[in-house]
Amino acid sequence: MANTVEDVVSGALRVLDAYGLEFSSMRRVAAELGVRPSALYHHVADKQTLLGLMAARIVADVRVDADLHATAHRLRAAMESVRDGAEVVATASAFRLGVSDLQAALAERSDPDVARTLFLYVVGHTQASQLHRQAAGLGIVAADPDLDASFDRGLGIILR
Amino acid sequence: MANTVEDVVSGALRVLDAYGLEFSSMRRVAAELGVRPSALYHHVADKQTLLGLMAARIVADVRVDADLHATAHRLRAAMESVRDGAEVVATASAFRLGVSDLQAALAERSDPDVARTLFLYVVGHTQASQLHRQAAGLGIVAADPDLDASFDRGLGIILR
DNA sequence: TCGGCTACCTGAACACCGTTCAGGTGAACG
DNA sequence: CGTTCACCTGAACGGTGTTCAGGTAGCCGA
Repeated sequence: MANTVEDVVSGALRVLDAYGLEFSSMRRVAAELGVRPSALYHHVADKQTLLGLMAARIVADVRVDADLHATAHRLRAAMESVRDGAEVVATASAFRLGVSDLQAALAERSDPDVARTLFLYVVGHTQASQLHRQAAGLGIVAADPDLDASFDRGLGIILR
Repeated sequence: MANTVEDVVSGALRVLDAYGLEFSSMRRVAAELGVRPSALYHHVADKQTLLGLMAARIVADVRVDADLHATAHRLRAAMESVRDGAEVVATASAFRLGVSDLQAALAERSDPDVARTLFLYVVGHTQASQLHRQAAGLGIVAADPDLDASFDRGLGIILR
């Protein structure tokens, strides 16, 4: 009992890791916390807000510095560390939730156009990678051993 | 009566334009066609498949040629011509549905890494633009008059 | 002309979903 | 000791995607 917003976000991230985004429902998050679904709405306005908080937590420890190449790799690693992490960040950033600090920090360290292009690329590529690996795990499609290298090459194209 | 798969896709695209992706349900598509929801499953395996077919239709007439800059603009225009079009294409392409032909054509005309980077960028930027405009229309955020120009600048960064 | 096949559809149900709201309960605090 | 407030319950509302047995109309071969 006596959960806080942070507990709710933690629980939601555990559910995400266990079930994937598609099957992450408010009801499951509530069950994970040992609480009725309606209790969640004491901490969070709606599911979208919760997703924003989850995205913020996922990228919270990503250090942004002048080395954009390394920064991009750190962002990717952070999203890869959680199941469907990139999809959560993509959805949330589309709604301008959770990741605006990171985007602002990127825009400060470089040309804003480069920052925007880079961010879209890193999130998009990571999302595609995660989905591809998931599909490969189910035997729907052949595994692609080139994903990591191709990420780096795309980075080179943008940061030349 | 006597609908075909093409009719279903057309109806779904009409619903999409009228209600947006968030409120495009199978039940609404069925209503649009004057049919019970279960009838849709005679034409389409599930909602995800339908989304893939919608994405395919959205990008069907995009000509891919050696001029990657112009091709990117055509792809963007095609997605912009339907409400939430980029989001539909992004979702479908994540599931490897509907747009693989276009991606293959792109990879043929250029370095595959450039093709992949370019595709991720065009879809990602267009999706962000559409969502931003939608949010601006609701007064949630200020309109950004620089969207079109910023798209072009990002293109320049990738295609240099 | 008849029988059967098939494409398309209905009606009803199942098991979920996000969200709201009135009300309860316990601990902290003046 | 009384009150406030954070946290929670229980029940409901109006949706959702999907399945399945069964029906009906038209084409096609015999």
